[in-house]
Amino acid sequence: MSAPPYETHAVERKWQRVWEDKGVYRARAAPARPKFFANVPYPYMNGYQHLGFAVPFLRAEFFSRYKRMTGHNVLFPQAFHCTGLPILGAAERIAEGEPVQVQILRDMGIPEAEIPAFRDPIHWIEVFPEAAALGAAVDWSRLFITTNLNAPYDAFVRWQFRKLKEKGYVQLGKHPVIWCPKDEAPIGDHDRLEGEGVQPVEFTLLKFPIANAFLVAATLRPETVFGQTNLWVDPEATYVKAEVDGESWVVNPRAADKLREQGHAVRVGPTLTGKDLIGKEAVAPGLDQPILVLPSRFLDQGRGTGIVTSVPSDAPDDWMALKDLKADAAQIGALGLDPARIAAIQPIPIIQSEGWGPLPAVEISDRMGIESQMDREKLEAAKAEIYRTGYYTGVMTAAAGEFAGVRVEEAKERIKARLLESGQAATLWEPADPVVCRCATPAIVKIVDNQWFLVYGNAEWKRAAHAALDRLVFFPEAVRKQFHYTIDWLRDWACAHHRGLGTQLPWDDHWVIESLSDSTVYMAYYTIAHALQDGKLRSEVPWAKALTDAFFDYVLLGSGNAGTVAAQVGTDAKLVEHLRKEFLYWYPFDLRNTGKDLVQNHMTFCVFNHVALFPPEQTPRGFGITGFVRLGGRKMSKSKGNVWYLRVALEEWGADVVRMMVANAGGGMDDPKLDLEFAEVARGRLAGWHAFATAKGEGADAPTPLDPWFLSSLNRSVALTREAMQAMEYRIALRTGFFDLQAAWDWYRARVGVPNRQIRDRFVETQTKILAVFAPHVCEEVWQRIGRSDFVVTASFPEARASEVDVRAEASEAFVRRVLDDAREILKVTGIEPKALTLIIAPPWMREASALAASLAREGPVTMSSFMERAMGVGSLQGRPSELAGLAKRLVEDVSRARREDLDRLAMVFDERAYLEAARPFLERQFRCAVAVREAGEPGLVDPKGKARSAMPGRPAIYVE
RNA sequence: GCGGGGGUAGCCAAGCCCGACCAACGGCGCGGGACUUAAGAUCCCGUCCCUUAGGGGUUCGCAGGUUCGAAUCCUGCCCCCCGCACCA
Repeated sequence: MSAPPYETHAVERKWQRVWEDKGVYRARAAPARPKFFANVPYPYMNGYQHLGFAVPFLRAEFFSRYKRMTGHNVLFPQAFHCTGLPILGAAERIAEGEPVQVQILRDMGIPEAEIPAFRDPIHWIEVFPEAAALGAAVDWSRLFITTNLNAPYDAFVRWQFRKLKEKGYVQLGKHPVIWCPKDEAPIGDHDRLEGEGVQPVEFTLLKFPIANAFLVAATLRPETVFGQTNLWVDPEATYVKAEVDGESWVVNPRAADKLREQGHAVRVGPTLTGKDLIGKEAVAPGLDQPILVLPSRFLDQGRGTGIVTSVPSDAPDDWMALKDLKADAAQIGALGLDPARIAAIQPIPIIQSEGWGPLPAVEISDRMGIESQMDREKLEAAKAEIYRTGYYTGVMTAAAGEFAGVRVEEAKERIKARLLESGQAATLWEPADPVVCRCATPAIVKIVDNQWFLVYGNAEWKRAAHAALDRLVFFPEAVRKQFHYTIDWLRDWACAHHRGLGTQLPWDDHWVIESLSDSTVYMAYYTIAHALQDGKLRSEVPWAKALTDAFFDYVLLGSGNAGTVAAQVGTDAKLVEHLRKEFLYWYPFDLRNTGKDLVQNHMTFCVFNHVALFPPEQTPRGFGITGFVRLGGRKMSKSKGNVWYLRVALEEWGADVVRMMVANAGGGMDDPKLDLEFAEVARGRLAGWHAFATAKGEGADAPTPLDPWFLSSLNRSVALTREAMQAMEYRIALRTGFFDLQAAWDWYRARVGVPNRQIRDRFVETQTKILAVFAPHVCEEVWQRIGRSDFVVTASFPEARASEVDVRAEASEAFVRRVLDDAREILKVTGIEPKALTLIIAPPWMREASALAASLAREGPVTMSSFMERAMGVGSLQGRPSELAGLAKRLVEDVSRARREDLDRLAMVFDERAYLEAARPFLERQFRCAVAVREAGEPGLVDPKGKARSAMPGRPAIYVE
C-alpha cells in the first residue's frame, strides 16, 4: 500500500476553483491580440453527460488551450440545449410514473425522493449541467440555455427566423408526418410506445379498373407490375366502395380514413366483403392485361388498402399464397373458382439479379423451406434478402417492355412516374414500421399542408453553401467531400412542429422551432452572451428581457445605430457599441468540433444558415469531426447499454487521466477508442511526473557531455509536438511531447549518471508546459511547487529553438547507440557472457574517406570514379589506392541512398575514439565488464580473431572475450 | 447501388500524399533482467523465422504492373466500417 503521491481529486478541485476565481479562462475582446474562438455543439440536457460528449468537447478544448499558450486570446464558451421533445416527453412520463423512464433516472443515480421533481422539464435542465469537473478551460460567464425559458436567446432565434423568412429561406409546404388520428396531432419520437425513429414511406396505389370502379392495391415495388399474375383479397375482410377525388375506389375502411388525412376528398359508400370480389377480373396497370382476384390470408389490413397485387416471381408472400391456393381444392370449389385457370397461373420472370435465377421468390422459398403463406418469420427474412439484391443489382428483363435492361433502382422511379402520369396509380403514405402513439392508438401518416420548411433544396442557397465550404479548414481534411455531398442531397427541412420546448415561430405562435433549426448560428450569440446572460443559464438581465430585431441587426449585422437601439431596449449606447465590437472581434469562429453524426445535419445546416445571414467573411473557418467513441471495442451508445458517464469516469480516474485517455483515443476519421489500460499507464506516469518534478532536484551544477544532445532532442520533440497540436493529432502530440521526451530524459540520465541541474530544470519546465494542455491540474500543481508564481495554463508553449538543435551531438550519440546495439546483437547471437569488450575503431583515413563521400553527395550524385578522383587529391588517402577502392564501393552506395539530413551527419569527421572513451563507464555499466577502445592497426592491439578488419567509419569492430 | 473511410506483424496503431533511413515508430500483452524483504510501480533488454559475431530469409488484404528499388505509385479483385437509399 503506497499512499497516492498527491490527492488527485482535491488538487483538481483546488485548481478548478482557483482558475475560476481568477477568471483565467474569461475572454474579452482585445483588438491588439490575435483571437481564437472554438466551440462544440451544446449538449442536450436530458441526463448526465457521458464520454460520448466529452471526447469531441475535449478535442476542441485541447486545441483552445494550445492556442492560448501560443499567444492567442481564446474564447471557448459552453451552453446547454433543451429544445425539442425528449425532455418534455421524459418529464411527462415521469409524471405518469412510467416505469422505464423512472428506471433511467435511478440508473443515473438519482435518489428516489428526488425523482418526482423531474415531472417539471425545467428541473432536468437545471440539474444536469456538470461539465466543469473536466477542468475545461471554459468561459462560464457566457453560459446559457436555449428556448423561450431564456428570453434573450429566444429573441435571438426569433430574429434569425424573421431574417430567414425575409430572404425567402423559410417557406410553407406539404409534409407527411406520423400522426395520431385520436389525438389529431403529430407523434414525435418520444411520444411513441412503439416505432421510435420510424419515418413515413410512400406506397404506390395501383388502380385496377373493374366494372364502374377501381380496385386499389398498395405496393412498395411499382417496378414489379410486369410480373403481376393476380390480386389478393381477404375473403373475410370488409371493404368499402368510396368516392375518392371523384372516382369510385374499393379499399378497406382504414385506407379510406388514411386517404382522407392525406389530402384526398373521400366519401365512403357501401360496404362489401372480400368474398364479393373473389373471382372477378380486373385489368392490371402497367401490365394491361386482366388478372383474377383470388383469396389469401397473409394480408395485413392495417397497412395499405387490404388489397395486394400478386407478383409470385419476386414476392415470396405471393408465391406461397399461390402455392397454398393451388393445393386447396376445397377452397377453390367453395368460392366457385375455376381450378384450371388457377393451375395455369405461373410466375413471370421480370428481374434478373446477381446470384439469382429468373424466379427469386420461388428459389428462396424452396431454399429456406418455407411451409406456407403463414410462415411469417421466414417470409420476412426472405423478402428482405431478395429485395436487397434485387434493388442493388437487379436489371429489368424483356417482360418490362421499354424498361428492359434498366437497373431496378432506376426503373422503380421511372415506372412509378409513368403510372402516376397515366392515371393508373396514386400514392399512399404509411409509417415504414408500425408506430403506436402513447395513447395506444396505431399511427397513420398525415400530409400536413401548412408545414414550414427551411428550403435547403434551393439551388442558389446550395451554391453559396458550397462556396463557404471552400473557405473552411477541416480536421481532418477528408470530411470536406462528405459536406459537399450532403449539401447536394439535402432537401427542404421541416423546421417547426407543434410540441416540445423551443422558440415559437415569430409570425405564428402555433409552431415551435425544432431543435436542429434553432441551433445553426448561435455561436454568434456566444460573442455577446456575457452581457445578455451575466453568467446565468436563464438570463435575469432586465434590459435583455425584451431584445428587438434592431438590436441584433446592429450588433450582429452592423445596420442601424447604437443610440436608437439602446434607447429601444433600455440600455446605454456604449454597451451596445461594445457588443458590436465583441462580435466583430470574435466572429467568425475558428473551430467547431463535433461527432461525425452531425455532418449530415447540424454542421451542414450551420453552413447554410451562416451563408444566409452573414457576409462571407463571417462564415465558419474551421470544422473538426470526431468519430464515434468506442469503449471496450464497442460503440458507446445509450441504447446499447455501453455508456460511461462522465461523473463516474471522473470519480474513478480524475480529470487529468480522463483527459489523457481522450487525447490518446485517436483522431482523424477513425473512431476514438477509450483504452482503460492506457488510463492506468497515464495515471502512473502523471503521478510519476508530479513526484519527479517536485522532488528536490538531484544533480550537479555542472555541464555534462550529453547536455547538447538532450537539448537537441528536446527541441526536436517540441517541434514535432507543435506540428501535431496544430493538426489536432493529440495522440501523436502525446507521444512526441510526453513519452518520447521522457524517454530522452531516461537515456540522458542513464548516460550521464548525475544530470546537470540546469538541464533538469529546463526539462521540467518544458515538459510541464507541454503536458499542461492535457493534464492541466497536475501541471499547475507542479508549476506552483517548483516556485512559479504565474499559471502554467496561461504560460507560453515551448518554442523549438533552432540554435539548440545540434546535429553533431546527435550524430555522436547515434554512434554510441549503434555501438551498443551492435555489441548487444553479437552477445545475443553468440550467447557469450562477456569478460571484456574491445571496440576497435576504423583508422583515420577511412573516416576521412567516409566524410568526403558524404560531403560530395551533398553537392550532387557521386560515382565511384568521381569519388576516387577527389579522394586521390587528399593527402592522407593518396598512399593507398587499392584499399581505398575497396572501401569506396561501399561508401558510394551508402551515400547515394542516404537522405539529405543524414548526409550532414555523415559528412562530419568526429573523434570516435574520444566519444567511446567518454562513454566507456556507461558501456561498462551496460555490459558489466571491462570495455577497451582501440584503433585498427595501432601497435600492441590484441585481436586474435582479426576483427579489426571489419572496422568501418561509424561502426567499430567489436571483439568479445 | 451512390458518397466517404479503411484492410500493416498476438492486439491497438504509425508510415502511404512527397518510393530507398522499413523487419517497418509507439503502446498494450507476453518473456527476461535491474531495483525491492516481497508485491506493485519504475527503468533496461527481447518479442516474424533462421543464425555461437553485428548476418540472412520471408512479410505490410489478394493478383498483376511501373521502377535499379514499392507497405508507399498504377491496374484489377476480395473484404470491413460509416452515411444515404431501401426494407408489401
